[in-house]
Amino acid sequence: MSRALQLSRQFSKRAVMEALLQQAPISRASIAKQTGLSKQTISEIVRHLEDAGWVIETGRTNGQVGRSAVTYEVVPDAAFVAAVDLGGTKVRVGLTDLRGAIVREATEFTRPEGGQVVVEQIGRLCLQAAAAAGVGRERVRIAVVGVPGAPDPSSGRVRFAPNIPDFDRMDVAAALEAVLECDVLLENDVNLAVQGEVWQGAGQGLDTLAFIALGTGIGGGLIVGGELVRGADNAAGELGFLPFGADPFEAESLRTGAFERLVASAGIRARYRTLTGGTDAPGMTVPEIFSRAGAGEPAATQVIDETACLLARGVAAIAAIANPSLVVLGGSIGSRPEMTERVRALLPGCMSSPVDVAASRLGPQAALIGAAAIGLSHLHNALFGADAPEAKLSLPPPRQAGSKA
Amino acid sequence: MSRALQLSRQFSKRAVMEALLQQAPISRASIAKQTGLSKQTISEIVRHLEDAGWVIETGRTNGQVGRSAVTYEVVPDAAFVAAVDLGGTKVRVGLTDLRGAIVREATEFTRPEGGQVVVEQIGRLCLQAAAAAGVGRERVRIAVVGVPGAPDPSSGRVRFAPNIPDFDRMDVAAALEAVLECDVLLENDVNLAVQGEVWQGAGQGLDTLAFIALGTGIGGGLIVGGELVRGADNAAGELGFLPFGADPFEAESLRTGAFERLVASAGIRARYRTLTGGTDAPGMTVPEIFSRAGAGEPAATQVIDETACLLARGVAAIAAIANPSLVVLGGSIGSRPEMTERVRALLPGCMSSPVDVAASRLGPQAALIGAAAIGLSHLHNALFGADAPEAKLSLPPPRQAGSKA
DNA sequence: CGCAGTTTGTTCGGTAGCAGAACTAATAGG
DNA sequence: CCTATTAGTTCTGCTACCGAACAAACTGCG
Repeated sequence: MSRALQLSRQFSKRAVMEALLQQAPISRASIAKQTGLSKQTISEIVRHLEDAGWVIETGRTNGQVGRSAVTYEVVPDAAFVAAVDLGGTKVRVGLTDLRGAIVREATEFTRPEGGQVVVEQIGRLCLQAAAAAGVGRERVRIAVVGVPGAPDPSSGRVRFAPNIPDFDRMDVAAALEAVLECDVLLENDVNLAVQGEVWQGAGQGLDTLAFIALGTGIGGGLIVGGELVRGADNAAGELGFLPFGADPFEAESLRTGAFERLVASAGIRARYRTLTGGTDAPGMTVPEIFSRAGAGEPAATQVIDETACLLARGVAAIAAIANPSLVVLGGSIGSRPEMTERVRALLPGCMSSPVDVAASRLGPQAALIGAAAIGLSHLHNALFGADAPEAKLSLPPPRQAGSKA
Repeated sequence: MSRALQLSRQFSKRAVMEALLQQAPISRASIAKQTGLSKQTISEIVRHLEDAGWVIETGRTNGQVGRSAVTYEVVPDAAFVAAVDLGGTKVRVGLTDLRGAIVREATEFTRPEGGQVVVEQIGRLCLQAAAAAGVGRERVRIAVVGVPGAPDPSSGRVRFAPNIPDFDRMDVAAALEAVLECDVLLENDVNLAVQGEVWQGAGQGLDTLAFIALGTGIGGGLIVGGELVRGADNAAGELGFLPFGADPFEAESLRTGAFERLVASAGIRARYRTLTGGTDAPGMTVPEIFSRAGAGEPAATQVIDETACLLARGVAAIAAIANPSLVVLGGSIGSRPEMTERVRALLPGCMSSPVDVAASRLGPQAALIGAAAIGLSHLHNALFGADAPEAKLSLPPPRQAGSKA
């Protein structure tokens, strides 16, 4: 209630910025038509934005009848978002401008020490990227960091992040803020991947969809009504614990979920081993099993088929509960075309009106792009959305490959 | 975007009404403190509301230091909501005042003819209730009707409503509007039940919870972030189609879901019949099986245990995907304490941090109360929320049993 | 009883953000 | 060059709000 304290100051600045972002160069008159605000108001707002350096005059229209119009655009490098995808093995950093174009990218192996060492690694990568792009650090206004775990916004810790030592015992958010000197948002990496797929990937424009990342483990992200579903303890999308596949009441299922034990890579390899007469030898990697299946080997094919069947049941479960308009399959295993096709083929066998299924289009970049999306949205809210608590920014149209300045 | 056309007229009227609703008699000064608006503004808004008849002076404070304050309250009978719960066998109607108190209630057997006959039955019940409560029909501003099916807001039809003939072939919403001469909102009955449980039942105040209605069939409702999850085709919560229990890839599972075939009443009875040496006799009703289990009969106990185990898996599936803070069990079977207890006992066996489980507290009234909740929220939005698209009304504290005038 | 202190409510003046009408400016096409 | 058309500005005015000053009403204490 007391959030109505500072009331609708500049209610429309956001709307103007949005129009400015989406219809690249646009005149004030057109903005007025689109937003429904009066020409007068738009002129005023645009003047303010221009004075503040967010917007700039970039040209004039001509060709049509009537007076030619001055067109404006958002100044793309007035502020930047640092998008970070922290994985167990690699850190990926992308510096994104106000339009969402990735201006600079960098990747490194994640420092195995974890904790403060990784925090400083991320800080260094971001600042280096900014420096290399000729961007002063004060223009990097927010950093969004995807982590393989469940960030707890109140303590700044990251729970369930076995791959990054100490992240569950320190205030990661605060540490990063200290290094980067800007706001930092932590988010689960799969959640970012969903956002990425919605913005520029396989789920463009949809507002209800699910994402399944199948690889070493299995994880999911769910978007409902354009909003990420986090759940009560930030544990939404823990698909590994779906109660089928292995026996969910086995003691082992409490540690590694019943579903995960069978569909994820360890399960696939184990099934192949048993099927081929299971020596206790190291066994086959999953890509090898896939290629053998491609070559027609019956055992490999059977294992892949079984996996697809399980995955289809996972998809069906999500569909029964949340009824998304699309399920995007990602991760090293899920995004393989063989897998997506099989799942798609199986679904009509267990759902009367099967969900749409698509392979991730952004692959390993999804989380990075999602981080940029969230960062941009937050940035616009902070800068132009004084009131209107959490308006969703409808982001600019995906413009592939920014000028790698 | 063009929704910003008529802009923030009376941005705060809603906030004032909300305060007025929740802290029963309240002075203007206190409203000012709570909302953060100035005393001056509050006085103005309250004057308007009073002139329009929504609010009335009801007393003065005294006892504290300082000038005594005039206190105001919402005029409870300035407008009414007709809440309707249409079931296959019974129609239940409740007339609710602005505070949410049920002023009048009525129940009848649903007319088996369906279609227009049922529409007129509902209309008659509502108008009779209003008349009996001494309320002119013009004060009934909105009707919320819970139906056993999936209402399609664009066509006004109700899909998947086998129990009400013709409802899938006519514009039910329009027909009801014609009879009642007020706005009509159709909503799935389970969805209403969830809302009811959130407002006054087992899920009070929670903003992420699931509801499972287990009886003749099985259905679910999911609330995430305070918002109902409808899904892409209004088919969220079709728990019957969860891909376990029976074989999901059987042809039969396309018609009646794999999960529903086993957990719902037909499945329970079938399992009991096979277990007791399955004659093809009519068999036992579910309540009878429950009472035999209560009496210690092994076969009945086993069947109930199995059902609970299945239900627990259903709960686990929802928890894995959406991670609600509570799962409410309802329906004639789900809300039995034996069932809730068993499920609660089983969950630690298949989830490392088990969800809370509770039996429905409102029972068959849940949908009616949920309808009232939605109606009130809509009403307040329509009356006092000129802008601010779909603000959620935080409803007044549950005040049990209104004066049955 | 009367005054201090405290709280309520009103009056008055002022501001931000917007609309709308009237007007000026620039352009294309004939 | 004139007309139709579109872009942008100026001016007036409204609504919803704030803040300060002030009036009104009450409690409690000396």
